[in-house]
Amino acid sequence: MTQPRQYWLFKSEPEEYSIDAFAKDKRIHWFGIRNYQARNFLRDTVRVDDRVLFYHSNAEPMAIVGTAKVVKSGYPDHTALDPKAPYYDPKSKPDQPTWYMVDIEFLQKFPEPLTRDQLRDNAGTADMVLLRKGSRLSIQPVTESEWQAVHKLAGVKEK
DNA sequence: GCCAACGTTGGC
DNA sequence: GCCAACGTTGGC
Repeated sequence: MTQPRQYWLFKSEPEEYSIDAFAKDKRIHWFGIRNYQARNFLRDTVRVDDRVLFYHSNAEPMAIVGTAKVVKSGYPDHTALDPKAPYYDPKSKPDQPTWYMVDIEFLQKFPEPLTRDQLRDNAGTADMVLLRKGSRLSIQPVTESEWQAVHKLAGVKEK
């Protein structure tokens, strides 16, 4: 029995990690998530072959800039266990890790960033979690129709 | 740079 | 277990 594919939006500050860096790296660990709700998604819900919208936050422009696919589901985020790592968390223990990460692979960079204004002005994307007031979650669920609408807006094919 | 929204911490 | 104080996120 195959599970239906799920869709997500991952936020990244481009000064930290941009779509261009991702396009070069191709396959990366999505680490450093230190929020319990986002952690729960990474640990329990995100699965291999799920699709991801890559979003630039705190940036000019703030926009969905490309896509990725999940290639490894949740496993312990070892950067929480390394005292020298910036994401070190002394509460996380090797035998009982607090934080999780997934691996993702680059799919495509959109020809133009999809800005919040564009997403708001489009019926198919106006209700995205991303656009809700006070929405700070860095791992957000996206519906299949939103995923499709984003590609239509970007003028690209789904991968 | 401001600040609203939200999450976490810690005193009680 | 409550909740005030504090810290962070992230849009504007």
